[in-house]
Amino acid sequence: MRGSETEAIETISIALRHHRERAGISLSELAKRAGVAKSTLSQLESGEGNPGVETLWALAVALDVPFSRLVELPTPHTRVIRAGQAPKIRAEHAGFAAGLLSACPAGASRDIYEIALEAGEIRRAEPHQPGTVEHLIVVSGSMRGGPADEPAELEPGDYTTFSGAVPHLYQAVGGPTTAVLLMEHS
Amino acid sequence: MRGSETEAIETISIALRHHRERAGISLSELAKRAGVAKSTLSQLESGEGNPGVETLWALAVALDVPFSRLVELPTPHTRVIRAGQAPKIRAEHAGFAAGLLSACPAGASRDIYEIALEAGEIRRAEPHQPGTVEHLIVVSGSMRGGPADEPAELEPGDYTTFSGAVPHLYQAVGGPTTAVLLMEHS
DNA sequence: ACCGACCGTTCGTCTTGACGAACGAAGTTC
DNA sequence: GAACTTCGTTCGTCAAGACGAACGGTCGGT
Repeated sequence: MRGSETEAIETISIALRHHRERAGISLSELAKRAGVAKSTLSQLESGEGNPGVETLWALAVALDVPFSRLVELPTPHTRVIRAGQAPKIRAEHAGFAAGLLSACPAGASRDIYEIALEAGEIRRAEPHQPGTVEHLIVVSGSMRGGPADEPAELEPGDYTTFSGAVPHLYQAVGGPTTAVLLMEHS
Repeated sequence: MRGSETEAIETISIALRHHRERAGISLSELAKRAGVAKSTLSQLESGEGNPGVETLWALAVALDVPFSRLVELPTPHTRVIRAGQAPKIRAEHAGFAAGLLSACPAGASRDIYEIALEAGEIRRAEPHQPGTVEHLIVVSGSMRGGPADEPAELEPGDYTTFSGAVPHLYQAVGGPTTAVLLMEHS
């Protein structure tokens, strides 16, 4: 959440509506569960006001989501960042550079894997549950990875992220390949 | 942040004091930078009140931390897994192998970075806030990484995890080095 | 048809969040 | 010494956050 103050309440209103609809309950029902006035929730979902943390906290608990999910928005689709092309997040000090590939608010569980593919090998994966996101970083060799209908071509140090909820694949191109795979479930 | 309402403001007061002290600025200076009254900040740092998101947002911006860092509290220790030595979590299919490096339940936020070090470069990092854990996977070159008093020697594909709440370092050994860094805050 | 339950929005009221001013303490400069 | 700046805390004031009540609309049951 690095936008203007107007965007703060806007983000909150979007998140509230989203999570409430996902839970399949009415505005009145959520307000009742959270112990918050209907008029207050109506206002917040309309993108008005400046709620206190206690109000937001009560709503997060009633929606069974981490607090930060109400104040920060997730970002879901296929993306590729080439080796060395990530946005620099620190002043580039001589000899040291760090680039941000991806950030994620609290709430998702995740597993880190190392994977290895022999020359020419192709591995197809079934769709995982909705909300699964994969982050792939190539360590050595060339490969294709991502959604089965449109995998990205990747070299060492390249990064891609894509929804794990669709058929996807990992394929060695040329010789053997190794990569780091981060799987996230929210 | 899954505690009671009392803990909400308590969490915020702890986080505010911590980040402000890390930034090395006074309460009056932070209040000025954030455009917030000194008395308001004094109250929040004392664990009193129910701040609006606009106030917290302004403070997060002034402290240059993500909003969620002010409302969620952050676990710790060093581990190294060599390339190819991670426990296999799937039946090893001919030509494809995947090993689990690390798993984490829901609750932590995280950032993925690519980092690059020139030959011989050493980068020292100050301790991050308590609860920060770092996961480092070497992509190319050799390096040392981890707690400053005991960094691990790492080759391509090697993995290490350590607490980011202590002084730590990343150092290229021999030639240039690249790695993937996952920083986690719970 | 009427009634009750539920919906989301609008309105008036009260409490508290956030403001600026004042305060005493500490440090620096002349 | 006095004057100034900065510190964090306390205090009085005002506006907005959050409350409950009222409203018009929709739906289902009798």
